[in-house]
This record gives sequence, C-alpha cells and structure tokens, in this order.
Amino acid sequence: MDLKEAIELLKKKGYKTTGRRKDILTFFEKADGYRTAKDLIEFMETKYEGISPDTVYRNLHLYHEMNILESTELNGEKHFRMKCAPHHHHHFICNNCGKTKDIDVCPMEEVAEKLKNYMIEDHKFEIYGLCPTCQVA
Amino acid sequence: MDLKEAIELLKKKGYKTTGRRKDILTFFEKADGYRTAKDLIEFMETKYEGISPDTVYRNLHLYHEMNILESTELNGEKHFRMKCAPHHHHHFICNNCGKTKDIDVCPMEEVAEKLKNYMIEDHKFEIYGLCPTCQVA
DNA sequence: TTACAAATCGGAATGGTTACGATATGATAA
DNA sequence: TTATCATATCGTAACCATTCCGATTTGTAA
Repeated sequence: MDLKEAIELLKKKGYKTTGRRKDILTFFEKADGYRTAKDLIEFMETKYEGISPDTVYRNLHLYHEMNILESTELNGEKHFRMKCAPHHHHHFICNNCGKTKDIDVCPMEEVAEKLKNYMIEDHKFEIYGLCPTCQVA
Repeated sequence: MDLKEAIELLKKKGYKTTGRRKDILTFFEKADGYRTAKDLIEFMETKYEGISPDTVYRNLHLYHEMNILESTELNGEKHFRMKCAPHHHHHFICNNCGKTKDIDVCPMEEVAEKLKNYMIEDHKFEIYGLCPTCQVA
C-alpha cells in the first residue's frame, strides 16, 4: 500500500481527502515501520499546530478499518504501519527504530493439527530485537 | 508453580506473607488461565473492602519479577496467570475464559537462520480463539 | 514485647485513548 | 461559482488502566 493507492481508496469510498489525511499517509509512507500515535501527533503538530488528538486517532482507526494501516501492540501502546504485502507473513520488529522485516515462516498449519477441538480465530507471531543498523548505532 | 511453592519462595526471599499476598496467589491458582488486574481487584474486594489498587498492582509486579506469574498483553490490558511448565512453549489462549493450552511448536530456530544479522531479543507466538468448553456455551 | 523495615492505604497523578457538542470545510449540485 | 450539507476537525473533558507518594499499619526478627 502506498500514498497514491490509499488516497484513491479514500475517494472511492466517499471519504474526504483533507490535508490532514494526506499528511498522515505521507508520514507512514516515509516511516517504513511501526510508529505510535504520539509519533504521528508530533509530526502533525509541525504543520497543524494544536491538532486535536481526536483527529489523529479517528483517522488511525479509519485507516486501520480500511486496511490501509496495520497495527500491533508493543509495551501497552498501539503501533501502526502501512499495510504491507498481502500474502500471509509475520514480522521481525526492531525495538529501536520500529522497522520490520518480513518473516515467511508460519507454524500455524502444524499447530492447527494439534488443536483439533479448538476454534482458532487469530494468532500473533512477532520477533523483537535490533536490526543490523540499530546494532551499530 | 502452585500456591505452596510460591509462598515458600516469598519466605525464602524475605518477603512478608500477608493475607493479601496469599489470597492473590489463591486467586490465580484457582483461575487456571489469564486474568486481568481488574478481575483480581474484584475478587479481592470481596474479602478486603476498599483494597488499594496500588497493593494489587505492586504485588502483581512482584510476582511477575519473581517468576511466580507470567503475563501477556491482550486488547491493551495486561493479563496474568500462574507460571506454568518451565520448558519453552507457547499458548493457545481462549478469548472467552482466558484458559490456555500449551503449544510445543516453536519456529524460532528456523527463523533465526533467516535473521543472521539481526539481534533477536524476544519473540511472541500466541494463538487466540475459543476452547472446546466455550464453543458450546 | 519492641523496633523497624516492609506492606498497605487513600487518593491524586499519569498516559494513552475516546467522547462529544460546536464549528469549519470538502464535495456535490444548482 | 455559489449554496448546501454531510463529514471532518476542534477544543476540551472524560475515561480507564496503571503508577506514584506521603502517611499509616503490620509482619517479622531480636
């Protein structure tokens, strides 16, 4: 998902493409990894002084519902990133910069066999640590 | 880990074995699955009217540090359970009752090979859904 | 029984997030 | 282009889980 696709999707669904909405998308396109609402507010403040938290959170939720953003919870705080490749995969997440690396390994088939009488609704597999860049710094 | 072991561990480490501490352990021993601080406070209120949230949270942290409890974050809320088997494993967690089932599958060896230049610090693998009992109800 | 460190209380503060009435603003149609 | 109106945003307060802190109480060891 990139900025252009996202804006087209907004229009297609009848949502208004406001400056704030475009800039939120720009932020995540440049971010290339998980970011918090706080990170986003900090960025938005530079252009829209005194922006309401409601605006930020409302749009984060909207984008999440629209599958433009994906989210995960790290240390009690929701983190968001641009939706990436559509095929099923998981992430290594850098604890320092939030950037991710796709992991194509998924053990769910094997696990499902061992959970015959269980109704599986979801799963989470994430690896945390430091990416090569952040190990140096 | 059970009530008895936990109390012995408390004494051994020089912590006081107060009524509140024992009852918190009793709660988790009976719970047999993940519970929130709120669940625990509700239980404690029946015996210690007006118990301070500080007491509950302080002891949850203490038990977590002492490896008597383990925790995970679900829907933005920390959940705790008695520490289970010491060998490395993961959990199926019932979205309804919080009970868990051990999963011995762990793909980290395979994943580590694909993350040669990454420093892996932690990982989380959880499966969510409904246990056999909760599917019926 | 005493003394003291540790535990608990009461209540306020914090931090992320959500709610809501009032106002402003894109998008559409005249 | 302008008027219209649903939608978006604002400003601010509320919410909820959690943490903090000074005052008080209570296990525990001497």
